[in-house]
Amino acid sequence: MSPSSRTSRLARDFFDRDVHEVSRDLLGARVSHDGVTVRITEVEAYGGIGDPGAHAFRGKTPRNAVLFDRPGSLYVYFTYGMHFCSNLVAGPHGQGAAVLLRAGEVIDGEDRARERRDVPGKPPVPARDLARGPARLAVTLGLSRPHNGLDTVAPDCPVLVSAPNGSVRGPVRTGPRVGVTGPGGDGDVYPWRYWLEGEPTVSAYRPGVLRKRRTRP
DNA sequence: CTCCAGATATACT
DNA sequence: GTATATCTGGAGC
Repeated sequence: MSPSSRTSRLARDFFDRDVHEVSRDLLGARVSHDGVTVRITEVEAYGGIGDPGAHAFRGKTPRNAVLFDRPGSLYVYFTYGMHFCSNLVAGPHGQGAAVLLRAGEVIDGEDRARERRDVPGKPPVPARDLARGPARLAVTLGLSRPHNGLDTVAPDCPVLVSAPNGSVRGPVRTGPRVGVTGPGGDGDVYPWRYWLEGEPTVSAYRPGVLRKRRTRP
């Protein structure tokens, strides 16, 4: 491993801060699991209780309980009947705030990633798409239900969240949440999405995604 | 690039 | 019982 790519595991203090600070600082960080390492290029902040878009909006439930665990815990949930997405719990502890890992670049273990992402008989997935999107990122890293609740701060945790020592990071961009009003009410948008400018692994925002009513029988 | 159907755990009435 | 969900892959422009 070259000196420039040397990293260290992130500590509890890193995660036990305001979710927006943690979100920003996770850009450029690495997440490794089971032979694959992804460099994070896009995240979203979820403010926990009081954030209408957050799973923790209405407080603690069996499903979202991990969000109320210690900062640095990994919250993996199942959604849309077929996808897993992964979050890292942020501070303050007990508020249910977390950072959704939305996209990244595979920087190690691409072969292993392809074993999980490529479909036999179909053209290989373009490299930039391997971890572009929260559910794709989870597949690429091999994260699913059993990993929910892992404490990534623990030295023996199989999921390693690390950051380069003294490395430079590109410009950080932020975007507002579209179509969701904050707790303050009308028009109170919350800049919740963070990404690294110019990264090909960051997809264009799909605003509003007006979901059609499910097909009626 | 944009549009759209898919398939199911979870939380709420 | 019903509505919703931190989305993706494929089709069509």
